[in-house]
Amino acid sequence: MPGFIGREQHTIDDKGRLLIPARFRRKVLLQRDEGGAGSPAREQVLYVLKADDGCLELYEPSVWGDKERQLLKLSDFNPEERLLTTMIYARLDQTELDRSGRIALSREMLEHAGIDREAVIIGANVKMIVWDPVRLERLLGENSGRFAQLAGRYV
Amino acid sequence: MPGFIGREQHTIDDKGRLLIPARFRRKVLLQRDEGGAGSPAREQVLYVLKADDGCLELYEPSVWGDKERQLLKLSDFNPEERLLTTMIYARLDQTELDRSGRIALSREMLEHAGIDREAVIIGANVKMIVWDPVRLERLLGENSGRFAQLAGRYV
DNA sequence: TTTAATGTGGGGGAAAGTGGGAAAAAATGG
DNA sequence: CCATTTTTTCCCACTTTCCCCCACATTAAA
Repeated sequence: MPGFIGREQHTIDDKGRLLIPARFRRKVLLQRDEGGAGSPAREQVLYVLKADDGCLELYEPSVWGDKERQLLKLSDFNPEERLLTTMIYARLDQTELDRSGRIALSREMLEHAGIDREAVIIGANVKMIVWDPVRLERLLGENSGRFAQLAGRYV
Repeated sequence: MPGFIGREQHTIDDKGRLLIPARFRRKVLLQRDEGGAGSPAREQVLYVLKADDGCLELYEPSVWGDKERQLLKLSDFNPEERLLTTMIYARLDQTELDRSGRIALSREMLEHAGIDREAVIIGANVKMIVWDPVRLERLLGENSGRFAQLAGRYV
């Protein structure tokens, strides 16, 4: 359980690189290398998923692995289940942290989240969510009145 | 159950550091480290939450953990539940006490609470709440007339 | 009065965040 | 299959922020 908590805002440079905050970085486990003979390379991997509400989700491998296990149970031949599988993998990508702790986000991912130059990273315990600052502010502003009601109902 | 009780006022320095009163500090449990190889570091952690009424709430890990468990039950795909999750984590931060028993509050958190240089910390048993002294006084003043009615209804 | 514990402030080293040059790899076109 | 262009990624350099540590003032305890 990673336990990503906190909110930060960082710039995305011309190459589309997004810095993962140091405190989150420490919780991204090292991926075991694939038994390659000469490669002792262990990499920090993150899974990137386009979410419905217009943000991006970043999953640490062990957490995404749990979801993956669910997906593998789905039938290849049941049309509904097959469609769901396609939809999810079509929205999914995999990245590695570079030596400075950044990940490269594709143009497509950035467009999905409406991210230009600035991005807000929010720790949501088991995953990180990435928002365009303006879009997030709009979402929170438009729904601020519902917070008490929702919190009361669910928590 | 931490059992924070009492009211104190302290200054916040230029670096945004707020002293947790010694009597509360003793009730903030040590967090177990996360099995990191070289780090035997145990830290005193507090969770900071922007509250709706314009103050900050400080939670001791075991208490916040209970809330967290509720949040983990919420669906990733139900729009309402997802929105609530986003709203809460967008308001949440995590801090550690330094050797002097202080926590660093981000500029954003301080702005939310309208805190400049002075802060009132009130023990509310299971959590601490942090107010700008003026704002707190105004709230209490404006609503002093309602006290008897409210107390009568609920206590 | 002495001693310890608490609250407040700040210097300085280390780490984090940001940007860009250049080599390496991949994609594209003949 | 090679040549050219584009993209990726490794690396270094700079700036800013953070945090460890110490110093001191003040209060409480012995």
